[in-house]
Formats: sequence, structure tokens, C-alpha cells
Amino acid sequence: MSRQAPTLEDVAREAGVSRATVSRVVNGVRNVDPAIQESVRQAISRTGYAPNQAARSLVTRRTETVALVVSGAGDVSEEEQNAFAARVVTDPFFGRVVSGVVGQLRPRSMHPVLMFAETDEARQDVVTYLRQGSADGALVVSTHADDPLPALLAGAGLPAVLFARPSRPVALSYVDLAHRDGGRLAAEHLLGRGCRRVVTVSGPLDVSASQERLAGFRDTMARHGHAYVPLAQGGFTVDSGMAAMTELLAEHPDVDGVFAANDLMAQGICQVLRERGRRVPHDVAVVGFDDSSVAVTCRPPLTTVRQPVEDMAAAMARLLAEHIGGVRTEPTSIIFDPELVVRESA
Amino acid sequence: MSRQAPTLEDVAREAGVSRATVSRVVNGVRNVDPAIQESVRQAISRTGYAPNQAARSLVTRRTETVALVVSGAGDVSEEEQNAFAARVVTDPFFGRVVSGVVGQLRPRSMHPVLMFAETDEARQDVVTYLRQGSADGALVVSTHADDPLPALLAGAGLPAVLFARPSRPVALSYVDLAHRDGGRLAAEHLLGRGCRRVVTVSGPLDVSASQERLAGFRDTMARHGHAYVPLAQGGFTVDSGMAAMTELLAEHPDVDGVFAANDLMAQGICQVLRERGRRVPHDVAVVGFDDSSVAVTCRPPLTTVRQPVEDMAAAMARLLAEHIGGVRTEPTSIIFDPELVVRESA
DNA sequence: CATCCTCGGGAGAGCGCTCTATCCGGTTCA
DNA sequence: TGAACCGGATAGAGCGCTCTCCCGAGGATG
Repeated sequence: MSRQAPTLEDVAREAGVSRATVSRVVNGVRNVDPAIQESVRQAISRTGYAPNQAARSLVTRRTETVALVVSGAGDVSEEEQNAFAARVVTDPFFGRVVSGVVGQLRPRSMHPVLMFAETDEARQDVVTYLRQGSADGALVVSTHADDPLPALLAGAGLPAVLFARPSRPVALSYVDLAHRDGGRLAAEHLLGRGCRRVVTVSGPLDVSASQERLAGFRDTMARHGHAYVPLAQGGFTVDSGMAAMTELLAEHPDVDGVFAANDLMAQGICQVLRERGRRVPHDVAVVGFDDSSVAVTCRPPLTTVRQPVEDMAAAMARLLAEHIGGVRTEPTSIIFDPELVVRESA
Repeated sequence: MSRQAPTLEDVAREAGVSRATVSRVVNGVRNVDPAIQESVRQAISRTGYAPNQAARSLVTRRTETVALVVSGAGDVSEEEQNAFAARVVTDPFFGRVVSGVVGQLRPRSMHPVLMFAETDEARQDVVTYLRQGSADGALVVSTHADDPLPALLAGAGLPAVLFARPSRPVALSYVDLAHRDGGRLAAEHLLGRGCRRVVTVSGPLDVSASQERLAGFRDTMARHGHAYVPLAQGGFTVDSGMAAMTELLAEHPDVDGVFAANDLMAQGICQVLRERGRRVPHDVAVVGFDDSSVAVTCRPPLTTVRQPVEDMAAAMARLLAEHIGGVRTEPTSIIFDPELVVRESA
């Protein structure tokens, strides 16, 4: 970067028109004479002009940037922060979120800036970041039901869209899945296969999605005469799935069906079952949740309840863009339906 | 956001001082009378002032934002773009990169914006994004050796730091691993265990890291009398590892050692071996590469060559910050040493 | 032929901040 | 006592862009 970058002024002089006209050409607004348009374009490429985003933002009050925030509850220590980031990013679920979001933002020339807000301070940073106009809005994925961030955002009147309904009502749009129906689908499938001694590994019960999946599952089991379904709580990771299954297996060695609240845990469950000499699905049927990439790579491939994460994330981005653009003003919710995907594990 | 956001002017009026003084307090520069400092601070919290980042950027020419770019080579179709993003983000490797980068950026109050540049157009977008001052610099992770992005960035004189040495020399800083030494470590370990019929699954050979790991491995094997090591090329994914091992096993059923160029493939390899009735490590020893999270969750846990990705990513961020700040002007390279981590698979 | 539009273009006022030049009042020192 | 100095604050000039207003030249209209 040797000399000063060319400005609108330079291009205008080069093309022999006014700043305003160049601006009009660049932004494609109003009718500009095609001949002048062309000469401006040439002047632009001759000077190698690139509009200064800061100057533009200063007057438009738009940055074409949104914050993609993964927020937890409570406080974690300084060094845990990075571990949190690593864990979140590595989760196949997050990959699908990013994929869906980017797919929507790209055609709108918008960009996501990644933020992790697992401490109160970090959450305050997110609010400040938005308040100072560094981003136009936020897409929030909470890892806990009682995440305080949505309320902070709503309180500051900042545009935001949530993944999953917040535990306490907040005046923000969100997308969610009918988790309860997902639990029902899993139960019906296991029952349909003739499973009679079914157990379940739930997600963390402070996450409402976990509660709902479990509730839907248990309700359906109950309605078919299975009043009690043994439960172990997991943490949505492979490890926690293994631990939970080990525990359940000790108490219920005759188990013939398992519902796991996500695929990662289902994978761990399959691993434990195999190590204990149980064949999946012959001896024990396993149903996962999410239909993430591991559902396919898992041995055996998982029968699972599909959550259309990419579509949900895309919807989030779309909603946020509409809120930012002022097209949509009222908080809106979009609930997606789960779908059973039958593979080999059940 | 009901009324207009308060500006410096408002705070100044409220505190009974000039704009400049408030600015100094906000930015903590120069000597300001402690009493005035305090009254300004109070005025700030009373008005709920948050500095406008666009206005600030306009004059400082800094955004405190960096682009975190994952760039491929060649062109992929429109719909493959999202798949690319999903695949990249989900890779545990990327999670570690993000973790390391965020760890460095956070204390500097900088933020990463995520960009995927797997088409020529997308790469051009990255350059434009930086040229218009939307970000102060770029951290580039290339998925292919002949990625054209580094040259574009260097050509435009934009601050950037690369993960891995570019195939053609470019005037940019980079961090890298001594991959060749990593291959050597793997070979020595397998030989030390007494393996005599060793095969290897490499990464894509258009990635220089793959070539180097393979070269280091083969050289060492050759030096110990093993002139020929059967090879199958994989794609750094579990699936490709499985396919490669299936192939190798068909031609070399008596194999007793495998070196995989990353952990994901090693995991696939272990799976195939188990399915074929081979015990790991008893019948076949498997050495992976990376020491990623799957090395621990894999059954059996993987003996692997550790790549300190977090540290490397942190170094990238640090280098970039120095380049942006003008503290460092010459392109610099930092090469990290791999380390063997012995677990159960070999 | 006067009037009213429409269309293409220019002038210029900011957007909210930083930063240099400047000023002011009080001390120090020749 | 006056010049030099210095910490501490202000005034004001931009940074590069958008956007509203305005103007002038045609063309349509009555």
C-alpha cells in the first residue's frame, strides 16, 4: 500500500463528473446516462477504486456485518474460554449452522463475525459491539436455556434472532424445532420394531431442547404402556454418551432399545454396546437425533430424527436481514418439523 | 432503538467539557485531570454513550477486525460452496484454529469475520473486503497448495498471514509445522515396535503438508531398509480413510503397521481393521497425525503425531496483529516441531 | 406559447470521530 | 520582571461517503 487509496473524488475527477454521480453508479441507484455510466466504470477500474466501508457505514448506519454468537450461561474461567470455543466450533451441529447462515448472507453481501460469549463480560462485549455499530444485528445460538444474552439484546433494542425459543419470553424472533414431535417419532419407531426394554440418554436437562425431546419420548412411551423409561443424562458429546450407556447397561443389561438425544451420544452408545458384545441393531436398536454427519459415518449408520439445521440457520439469517432492513418489525417464530431417517442402527 | 444514539458531543455537553476531552478519556490518552476524567465517565454512563465504530474507523483507518479465510483452489459449483463451508467448519482441525485465533484476538479487542473462498469470485471478494477497509488483515488457511489467494493478497499489499508455507514463494508471513519430522517420528515409532509390513494412507498429494509427511515417513523407512511402502491416497476424512484401508488390505492382507496422515483417516482405518477382524494394536499398529480430539475418542485411543494447531493459530494472529500495527514489516516464518504422543493404537 | 413534468446531473451539508494546532493560566528561571 | 515553558484543555479541520435539495434541459400538454 504505497500511496493513498483513491477516493470518490479522484474517480469523479478522472471521469469528469461529480462525486454524486460516481456514487450513484457504484450503488446502482437512479437513472444515470449509460454513456456516463460506462465512463465512470472505466475511471473506477483505471484508478483501482474501492469504496471506503467506514465512510459509507458512517452515513448509512449499516455495516453489512452480523454477529454470529454462541452464548453459554454462567461464567467460566479465562482458560476455559478457548476450550469452549474449540468445543463449539468442532461440533458438527455448529458446522451446519455456519453453513446455513453463510448461504443466506453471501448473496446479501453480508458477513458473519464470530463471537463466543460464555462469560458475563463477553456477553456485555457483544452488546457493546452491536451498540457501537460494528454489526447490524446478532444471530444467537445459546448452549443453555437460561442464557442471559437474549434479554440483554432485547433490552438494548438491538436486532437479533435466536436459535431455539428462550426459556423466559423475550421480544425477539427465533427459529426452533418441534422437539417434542422428534421424541415421539423416536419412540414410535423403537416400539414399532418391537423393542420392549427401552432406555434413553438425554441431553443436559438445563437445555430446553433436551427436556422437550425427552418429554415427547416419554409421553409416547407412556401412552403405549411403558410408564417408566430409565434415563441417564449426557452432555451431547461422544464421551458423555459412552459414560451414560455404561451406566445404563450396568443397571439394565437386558436393554433392547436406546433413544439418544443427539447423534454424537448415539455414536458413543454404539461404541459401548459393541465393546460389551451387543450387536446393533440386532440385540439393541439405537435411535439418534439431529441427522448430523456422524449419523452417516457411524458404524452402523444411525437411524435418527432429522433436524434441518441448515434450513433453520438460513431462516435465522433471513429473519435477521428482514429485521435489519426494517421489512419485518414484529418478533416472529418459525418452528420446523423433525423427520425420521431410517438407516441401520434401528 | 427509539431515539438517536448519544454522540461524543452529547457527552461533552453533559460533562461540560469539549469533544476532544471526552475522546481522550474514552481512548485513555494523554493527561487528563482525574477530576474531569471522573465527571466525563459519569456523563458517559449517564447518557449510555457508545462510540461509533464507523466514525472512528474513518479516521483511524482501523476496524479491529480481521478476516479468517478458508480458501481452496479451483472453482466449485454454487451449491457445493455451502458443503465446503460445512465440511471445513466441522473439521476438528478448524475448531483448533478458531480457538487459537480467538484466544489471541480477544485480549486485543479484535474480531474474526469468517470467510470461505473456494471460488475465484469469492477470493476476489476477500480482496475487495480488505481493500475497502472492512477488515485490517487476513488469516488464511488454504486447503490446497496452489491456492491463488496468498498471491492476490500480497499483490494488493494487504496484511496477511498464512497457515502453511505457500507452494510458490509469496511475500507474506506464515506459520507451519515441520511435517517431514512428523513423518519421521511415525516411522521410527512403527519400526521401534517391530512392524515389518507397513503401509501408509496419505492426505491429498496436492497439499504440501501431505507430501512432506509422506516424504519424511518414506525416507525414514528407506533408511531402515524398507525401500517400498505401499501407499493409498486419502482425503483427510473418515470415509476416505476407510476406503483407502479397504484397498490396501486387499493387496496386503499381512499388514502389521499403518501410518495415516491425519487422525480422522486413522479413525476410519481402525474401523475397517476391526470390521475385518484385525485387532489394533495387537495385529496392526496404527499411527495418526494431528492429535486432534478424535485421537482421544477413537477406539483404541490413537498414538499420533501432535501438531500444536492452537499454538500455531495463536502465532498467526500475533504475527498479523504485529503487521497491522506496523511493529513488524518483514515477512516472517515460524516453524513448529511435531511431537509423538503415544496412546494405545501403536 | 406558457406551464408542468420528468430526467439527468451537481452542490453541499452533514454522519461522529480523531488529532493537530492553538490557547490559556500558572510556574520557573535568567 | 519578563521571557520561556508546560500541563491541560479547546477549536476546528478533515476522514470519504450518501443523500437531499436544487437546477436546467427537453418533452408533453392545453
